[in-house]
Amino acid sequence: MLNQATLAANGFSNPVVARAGTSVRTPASRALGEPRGVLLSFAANSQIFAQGDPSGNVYQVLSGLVRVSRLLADGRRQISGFYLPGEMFGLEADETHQFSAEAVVPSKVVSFKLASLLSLSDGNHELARELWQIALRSLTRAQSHLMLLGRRNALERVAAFLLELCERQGGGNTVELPMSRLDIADYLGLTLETVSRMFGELKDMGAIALASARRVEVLDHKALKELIA
Amino acid sequence: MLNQATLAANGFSNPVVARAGTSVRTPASRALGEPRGVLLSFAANSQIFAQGDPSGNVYQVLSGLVRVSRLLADGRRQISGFYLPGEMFGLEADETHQFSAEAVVPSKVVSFKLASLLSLSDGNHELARELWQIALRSLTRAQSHLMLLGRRNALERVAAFLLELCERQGGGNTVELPMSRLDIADYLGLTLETVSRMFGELKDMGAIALASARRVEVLDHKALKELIA
DNA sequence: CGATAATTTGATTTTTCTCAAGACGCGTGG
DNA sequence: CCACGCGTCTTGAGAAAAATCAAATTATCG
Repeated sequence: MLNQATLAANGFSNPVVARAGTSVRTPASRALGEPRGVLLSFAANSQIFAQGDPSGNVYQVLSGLVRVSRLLADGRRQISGFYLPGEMFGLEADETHQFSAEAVVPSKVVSFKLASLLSLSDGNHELARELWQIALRSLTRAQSHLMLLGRRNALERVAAFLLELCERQGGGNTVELPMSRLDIADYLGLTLETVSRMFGELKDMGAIALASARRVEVLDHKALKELIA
Repeated sequence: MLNQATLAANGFSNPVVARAGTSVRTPASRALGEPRGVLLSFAANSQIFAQGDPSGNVYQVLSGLVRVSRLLADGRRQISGFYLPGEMFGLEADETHQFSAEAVVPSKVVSFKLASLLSLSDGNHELARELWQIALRSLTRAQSHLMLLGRRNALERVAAFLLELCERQGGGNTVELPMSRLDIADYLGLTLETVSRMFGELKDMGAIALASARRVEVLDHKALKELIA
């Protein structure tokens, strides 16, 4: 559960009441920036919320990278999403979280109480519209993830993953991978070995080059796109 | 595209302006029943909307069964969901549908213009809350589907599918399968042969019996649940 | 610089798909 | 009412994809 005690136990700075949105320029933050949020800092691999924690907050990443995942009884893990600066996560229907969220690398996050946002949105069309967009974006993302897992082979999954990340990082030719091969594997429903082999295959095809294991140069954007056509 | 012409071409009765919700008793319909919706009837396998159609409506199933799916370029199909009477579908973020919807069996559906519902919800807290719930339920559903596809083997997927359907049909021991093995396969990211084999395996385990190919008796609910624990 | 974790690569096994054939069920027309 | 035809489902055998097990290599962090 996310509270002062767990934060202190993990050696984090205490949460600070802050106006969110001043340092972020996403469409979401413009509307959400008005209400007060709580600024939180997390070390790499530390927990933001756990399965079973009471839900009711939505979060915006300020810096770093967040992964949202669910653990099965036997230890298998499914990552439902990675969240980059500016992106929102944590919205769930249930009263308790069905997923957990962790910082992949040291990260800063603003937390908003959903109930407050919803009641504020009564007299604030812009905020209401923004909340609706957050929900719809979450839905869209879950659904494109579905399309990836259902009927795609390993090479297509990795290609789609790279393209998606490339897009979300601004569309340049260099893609940073702050997450491990295991994280990628658990997002794509593959093993880390298979992910590694598919990176190798894309390299052999001339579609990408690996500047390092965590930095990909997209050499042939079109080839990647054709894989997921 | 859904319009009078296509409806006529398919030999359906013309849409009729109707008050929805009078014949349906789901929580959703109570709030949504107030605005006017359009009642539509569809023959088995006929299209409700297509990929690329303008989106902007949300639908509630009155009778029958609807499947929402997406076709890949090479013909592979991913079904993103099945919708039973009382359930809502069709909510998408984009201006055009990324998915298509078809009636699996002869079905009746009420269509609501989302923009109308959203503007009505300005002065109607109950409707606003209900729309929010619809979005959250769609999200929840996409996410539990994700959990199924990412890290589950074939037997677990089929078991989870049966349990989910059982639940949604009221929780009795008899589960009706209005959809084909191919439909189930395309929902679970498997082939129809594998689905058939997994039904056989569940039968051999004594977890289910097949009254017919389209009617399953759940003999050992607990065994199924343990598979997806 | 050394220890440890992450990644790559290889060999083998398991799972699922593919291709093929047969059985079953259901509706239609004789 | 029954026989036929067609679509659906089941079952089998072999092929392909990905997982698993194992080892070597490369990065990373004190």
